[in-house]
Amino acid sequence: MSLHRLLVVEDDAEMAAMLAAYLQRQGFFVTCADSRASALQALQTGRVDLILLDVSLGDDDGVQICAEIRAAQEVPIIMVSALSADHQRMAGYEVGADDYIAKPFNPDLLLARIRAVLRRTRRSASLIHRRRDAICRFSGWSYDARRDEITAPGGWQASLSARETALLRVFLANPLIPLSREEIAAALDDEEAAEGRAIDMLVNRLRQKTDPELIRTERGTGYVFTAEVARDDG
Amino acid sequence: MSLHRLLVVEDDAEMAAMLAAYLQRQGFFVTCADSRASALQALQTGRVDLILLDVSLGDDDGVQICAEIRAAQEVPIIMVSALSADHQRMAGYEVGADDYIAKPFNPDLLLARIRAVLRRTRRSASLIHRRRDAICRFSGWSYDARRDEITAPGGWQASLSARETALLRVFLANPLIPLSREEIAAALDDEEAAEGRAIDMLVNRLRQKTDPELIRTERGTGYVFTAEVARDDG
DNA sequence: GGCCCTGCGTAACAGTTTGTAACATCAGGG
DNA sequence: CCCTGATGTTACAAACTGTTACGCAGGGCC
Repeated sequence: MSLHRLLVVEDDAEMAAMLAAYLQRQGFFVTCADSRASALQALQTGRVDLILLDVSLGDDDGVQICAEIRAAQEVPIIMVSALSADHQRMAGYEVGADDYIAKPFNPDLLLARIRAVLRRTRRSASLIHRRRDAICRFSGWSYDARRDEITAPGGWQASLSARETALLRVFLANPLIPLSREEIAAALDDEEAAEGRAIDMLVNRLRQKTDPELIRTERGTGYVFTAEVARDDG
Repeated sequence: MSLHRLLVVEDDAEMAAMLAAYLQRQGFFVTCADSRASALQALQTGRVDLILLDVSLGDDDGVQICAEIRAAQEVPIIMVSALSADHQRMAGYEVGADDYIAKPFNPDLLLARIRAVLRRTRRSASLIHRRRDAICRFSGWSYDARRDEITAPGGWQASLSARETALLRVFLANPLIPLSREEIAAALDDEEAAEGRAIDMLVNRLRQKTDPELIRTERGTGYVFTAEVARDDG
């Protein structure tokens, strides 16, 4: 069992200290943050396997932070709230939290939930997009994120345009998963692109520069990157 | 938004009926089982996206069933219990349940949890499926789920359309079992397809691309995949 | 067998979706 | 100002898939 890193986002200092102490005793590596800003910084700085996110964070709204993090990363999140009103729980789920727990909670229950979420996500852990990933390999090809270079099986170097690169990254982050044009556009930060056939053309051009087989069409649905992706961390 | 199939495993008939009615109104396709045996049968017969599993099932033990199912399949499971004692919750988690909810529960909360679990599992679902049966062999043919390629006895490669592939997968998952058009349509996640003769045409086209003998017609009933299927987990 | 009815195979067709070439637009650099 | 490359738009061909129509096959009934 590897060491898991938890990020506790909690503005009540005493609560945070208690939690951190308890979780450290249980064998986790715990980082604390007391605001949206410090939470985001912690996420940028180091690896985090799971976030315990307090719903009420003074000025900042936990639900919103949850959505924000989810939009950018795949880190699992457990929401913690002092209010057990159901609509709050709902809000947490809608926004993409992996689980929810109400204060005051039984420490053992918290532990069980953390482990359950970690176990659930571990399976797909290799697919989780990591900031650090420098080189991705997929079916003979490799992509170096640092140099922004793609290398064909034969050693050829193809040069991708900015948008093609962005698209490739989206696919690399979601291998084997069907992506709709809307999802791709959203991932490219360009919702409009889903309107016309810009995505089609993008995919088409990426196909031509790589391997046409790499991206399969799911008629009426979207596209799938058909290769498994292996990552070399820097 | 695709239709999700739920399997409700609950021995209290009244409770089961209520749940089924409620969940059907919410747009789920609900199957019920009242014992370990019927639950396992339901899992064998048709596709199930998520199981609501009662912890106390008369003679059968829900926790044990949960473990049993988990050992064999990747179906997500939500445990339901009348006792909210924490150690029960723990038992559920240890055994591999994806979530836990205590009776009596707020229907909306149940719904939120179902959706949360489905959303969580959706992404990795296709991947897991591909993993599980990477290559199937049947009467000289072989189908590689990863590459989505079908190979004829002679070594020829036939290319199937997306829908034909989906149909083939349904048959591969149910060899030697007569399937009605409704069942096929349901398995294809497209209930409407059972209305007209779309399924007929699908079967027809799959027959033409493979071996006409592979799929036998059961007049007035449906179709049977006539070959045994061997799997190489990849 | 002859008849009829129903269900099925299949060809032809139509609507929709996607591939792709050609063109339009736009920004940046000389 | 033009050239160049990147990117979106358009137009048309090709592929996919459901619908319709027609004919055949199976089975009950006389």
